[in-house]
Amino acid sequence: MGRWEPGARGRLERAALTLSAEQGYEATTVAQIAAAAGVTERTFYRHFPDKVDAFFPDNTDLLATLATTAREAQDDGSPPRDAAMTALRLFAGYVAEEPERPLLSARVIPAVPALAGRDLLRQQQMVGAMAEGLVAGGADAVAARLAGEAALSAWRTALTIWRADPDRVLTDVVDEVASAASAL
Amino acid sequence: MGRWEPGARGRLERAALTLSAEQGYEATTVAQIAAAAGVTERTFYRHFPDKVDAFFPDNTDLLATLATTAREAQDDGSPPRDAAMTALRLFAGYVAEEPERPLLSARVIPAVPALAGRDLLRQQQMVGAMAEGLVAGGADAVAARLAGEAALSAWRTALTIWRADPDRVLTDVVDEVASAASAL
DNA sequence: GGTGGTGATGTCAGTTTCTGACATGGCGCG
DNA sequence: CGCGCCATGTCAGAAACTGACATCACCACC
Repeated sequence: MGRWEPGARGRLERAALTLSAEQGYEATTVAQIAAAAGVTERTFYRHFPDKVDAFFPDNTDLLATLATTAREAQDDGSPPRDAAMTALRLFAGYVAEEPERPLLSARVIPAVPALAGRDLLRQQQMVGAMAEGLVAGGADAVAARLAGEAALSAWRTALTIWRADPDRVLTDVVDEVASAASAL
Repeated sequence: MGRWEPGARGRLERAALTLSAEQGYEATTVAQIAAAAGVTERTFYRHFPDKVDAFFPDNTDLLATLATTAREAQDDGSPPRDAAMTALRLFAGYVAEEPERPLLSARVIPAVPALAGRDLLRQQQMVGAMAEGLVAGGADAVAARLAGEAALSAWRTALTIWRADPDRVLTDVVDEVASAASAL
């Protein structure tokens, strides 16, 4: 693999997020993002099909991992709802690795319909992946979907709680919400 | 109000949908859509902020109507879930007025992430509007949200059933799904 | 019936987004 | 050392959008 300065994709993602947080999404041009990352505008479009995609890191392997994790948890005897929560915890662990990202995203994404829509689409993909894994493990289709939606709902509320108090550990908040949900 | 050939906005919406259904979304240019509607490309952008918006008719008054309808149904004694269903029925009535639209949309929107995302965003706005109306009528916040989500879920399944058999009356299918849901 | 205002549209130039084609340069492998 | 791979650079161009100004139908008012 030839390389000049490795990690161009990551630098582009970070530049897009930070610049948009500072000056707004439509005010920051792709040329700016590329310059901040030390590459050309053309290189940006080799990493991302379009401008909005720079705000949503590739998640194909995440989706696969969610599916297998949910399925394995279910194989170990968990009901679908708990199995989906286990998969969600895994996802929360990934997100918690760089906590600044969700904070910046929360400032940029909701203000831009194109970004907000793509965000919802990704969430639906995650629900679909978890449900798929559960179904592959023998769960009922609608039960699996409901379990996925419940996990997503827990994730959203956990994120909201955490954003109001970012000093807490994100995964702890997720655990808290998850246990509160299973108590219902 | 000065006017040349009235209904430019509607013609643009229809042209965008039919052309995209024929040749695909990215293959149809805004200039094409405008020409098919008998206007200039510039006029297109006076009616819609961007290309994707042409596929989603303005819904600000629909959202307000959903909120008041849900609230009034609740004031008449319906529990939040049924009140949200009543508002949904109203929406179904609007959609049923031109049944070709949802059929074409179903062919175009899911294939294009930008459109699919915007679609989810609109659905969330509808849920928010119904929940808002219910809360204004004194309902609990989470109960109102759940009622809205339940109505949306019923809408989605009703649409799916109807698309498999478009000769049926859409509002009938909605009623059927609604009663099945309330039977749970 | 003229006359002026209003609002939607046309025209045009310019920026930004995105794409295809080709050139370049570092890095691994024989 | 030479060869090829692959990410990147360069350049041209189409398509998406925007601002500024002109135009033209319709409507109100006198």
